[in-house]
Amino acid sequence: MNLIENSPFARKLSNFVVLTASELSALQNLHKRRRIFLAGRDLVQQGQSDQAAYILSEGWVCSYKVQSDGTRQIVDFQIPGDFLGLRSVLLRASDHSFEPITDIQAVEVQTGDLLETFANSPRLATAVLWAASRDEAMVVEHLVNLGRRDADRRMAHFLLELGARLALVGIGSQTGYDCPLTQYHLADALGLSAVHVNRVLRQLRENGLITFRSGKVTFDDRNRLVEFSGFDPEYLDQAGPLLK
Amino acid sequence: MNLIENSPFARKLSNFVVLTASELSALQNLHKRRRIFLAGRDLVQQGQSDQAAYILSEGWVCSYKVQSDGTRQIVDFQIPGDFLGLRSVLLRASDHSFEPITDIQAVEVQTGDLLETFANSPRLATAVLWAASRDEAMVVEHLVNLGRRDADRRMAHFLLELGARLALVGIGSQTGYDCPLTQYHLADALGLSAVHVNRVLRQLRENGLITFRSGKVTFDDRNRLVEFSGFDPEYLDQAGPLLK
DNA sequence: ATGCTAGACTGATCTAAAGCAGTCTTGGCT
DNA sequence: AGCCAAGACTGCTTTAGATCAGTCTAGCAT
Repeated sequence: MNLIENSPFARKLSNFVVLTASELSALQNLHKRRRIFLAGRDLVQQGQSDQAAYILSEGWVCSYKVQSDGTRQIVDFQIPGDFLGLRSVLLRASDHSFEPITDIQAVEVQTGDLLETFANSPRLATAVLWAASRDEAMVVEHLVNLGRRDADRRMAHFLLELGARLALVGIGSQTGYDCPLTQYHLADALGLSAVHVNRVLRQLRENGLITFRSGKVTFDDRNRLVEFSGFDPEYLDQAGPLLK
Repeated sequence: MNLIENSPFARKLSNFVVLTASELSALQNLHKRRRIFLAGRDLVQQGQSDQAAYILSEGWVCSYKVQSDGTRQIVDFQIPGDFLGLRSVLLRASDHSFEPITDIQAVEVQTGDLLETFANSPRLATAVLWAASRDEAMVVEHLVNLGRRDADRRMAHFLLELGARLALVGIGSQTGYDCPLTQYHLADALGLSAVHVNRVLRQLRENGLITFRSGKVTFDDRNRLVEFSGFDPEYLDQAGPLLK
């Protein structure tokens, strides 16, 4: 059996709200249309409108914008438990594209169902808003990362953040995690060239800070890494559920 | 007399919703506590909690994050009509600081009053959400700016965006606008050194694209500037109010 | 078994932007 | 009138990271 309270989405919301039985069943109700998408085939194209939203239940996705000159900037990665296109459903045509990095499994959510769930369970609505606000805080942190950190620190900070996010939904451990990203993904997210990403990873590895090899990220010296990158998880952490 | 419908805030919301008389008076009701802040004295410090939110009615503000090494990254500028700290009021302790760039005039909004207004006028709530989502789209665009554009294009793009934003609240014109930012502000926002900002501005000026001098930004050749920077206002524009 | 491809990896060269160490200009202060 | 401080501006040197032009390796498809 596949209990809803073990889903990454419920796990994530539990960081903000202690979910009651009826809230869990409201969540269950949203999980009607399971869908599968293949790695590399974009879910949503930049500029498209009338989108559905998705809750990612398995696999990794990235959201990105392409420029006219062909370069792309990855804005964020989505991991299990994350919403895809929440804003574009509620408010406006999507202004970026989503690419599944692995094959993924996602639940399609109709705007109407979502609004109904929110109306019946304001606590759930609050929790989702909280999660959305955390995502926004993350984008801001990426901005700082791009604007004010050199390549090594940028990479270190990014990999630490990813670890912290995965931990929130119960994936990975203190010592590391599995990570399907290629060096090209890292380059597009961190504003570097793929070549330089490779060199940066080597340096971090040689300095005994962190190892990223064949799909596994290992923190070789977590404390020194945190210190080095100036990683402050304050913007991610919730000391515990705020709504009991 | 000082009609509420001429306030930058109302003007901005009008881009999303045609405001009825009762909505205007609801807005009027929010404008109880006018406050003044002096340039350079931070409104809200990073990490502080229990904040009020403000609607900026006059002057410019920037929101920024400081890192442990002292460098700062300006995340966004707020101009008249913008909300300050909406998220921090609704959801969490503020994760960045606000610095008035000029002396400013702002209206303090209590969380309770805001929620009440939203409850009584869902269309206003929608309009505010829309505005918030536009702000988020802007942060994303800044991310692309930092990650994937060189200094010249970055500057050009930024100054064009600012012009478009000011136009939305009825400040400035097609040919340019008044701008109180120093080259240090530009540097902190664009992830450059102040020295380099100076050189970039000179180049843009010498190439006949844009002139920023003694507090005035002038588009010398707007078309070429748009072309050069790859500025696509799609993420800012609303073709007209969506809710009639 | 032999290509073919995606991704990891490397050394050499080039360039955008930083950093340093100033000067020049303007406006406010006493 | 003279001083001071902010901010604008400049030339010179250094450096982080891009770009070019590859090689190497581990799957896969035929």
